Amino acid sequence: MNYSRQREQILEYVKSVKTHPTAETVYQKVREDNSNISLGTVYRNLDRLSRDGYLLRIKMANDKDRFDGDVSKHYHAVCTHCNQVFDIFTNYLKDTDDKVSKELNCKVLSHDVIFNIICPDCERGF
Amino acid sequence: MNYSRQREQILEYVKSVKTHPTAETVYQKVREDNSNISLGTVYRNLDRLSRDGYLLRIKMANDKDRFDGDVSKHYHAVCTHCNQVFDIFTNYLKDTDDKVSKELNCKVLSHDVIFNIICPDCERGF
DNA sequence: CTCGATGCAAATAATTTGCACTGAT
DNA sequence: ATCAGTGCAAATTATTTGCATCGAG
Repeated sequence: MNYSRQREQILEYVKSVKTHPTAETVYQKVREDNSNISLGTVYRNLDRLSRDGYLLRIKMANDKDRFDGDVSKHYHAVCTHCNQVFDIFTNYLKDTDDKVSKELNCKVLSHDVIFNIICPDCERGF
Repeated sequence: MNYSRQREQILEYVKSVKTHPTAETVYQKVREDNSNISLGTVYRNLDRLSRDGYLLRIKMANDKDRFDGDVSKHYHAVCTHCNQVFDIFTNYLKDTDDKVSKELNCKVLSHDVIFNIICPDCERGF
């Protein structure tokens, strides 16, 4: 994989925040430093970086994809009101993949968990 | 909500299968009995029925949405090779929502779990 | 009769892709 | 020099929506 300034900037930005930005947000932010970058390049690199394990792609139920610079095993919580995404580090399920593997008699690669929440800010707003 | 033949047929079909069909598949199947039905109507009704709790909408990571006539609490496994969806009834997490609620100090509505698997058929094919 | 539901087609929106050009090695 | 990566714009694709008409209550 050849070096590219665009890819470096994209990876650096996503790794630097805990906000789980969308591709569009990454585009806007990187553009502040590199006004030439195109949205297509952002999409291409986010896709590549997440498939190569440098980032996590979070597929949202009713919203655009989000990206997470923290590739350690953890879950996510999504506010059903404002769509903000939070990290959940506790209670990671260890032996569950094995149990499911036995139940279905097949290979289990991984699992994802999403908690649907009302975040404190939105709770207050109601 | 007014009665409609289309909605009845859609609900009946999804409830009758364990295949977690896509909107397109539902459209094709219902069309065998009712050749007038339109794809828009299928989308409108699947959306309505799932928001009203008669069906489950499963948002897929890299594929179109699927629908599930079984609205009881359970998880799903998806074959990363053929995209087939399986039900997982064991190991439903009970007190996890409470734990997360305490961790984030917020209201937790529900959670979804998806297991990424290689199904037996695809395993054999490799 | 009234308004919710439909069929059809056009619109939407996120993401992907073709292509000519630029830049890394 | 070669070919991976880019910018741009057009294409793709699932889903949604506007509107005239139809059908349930």
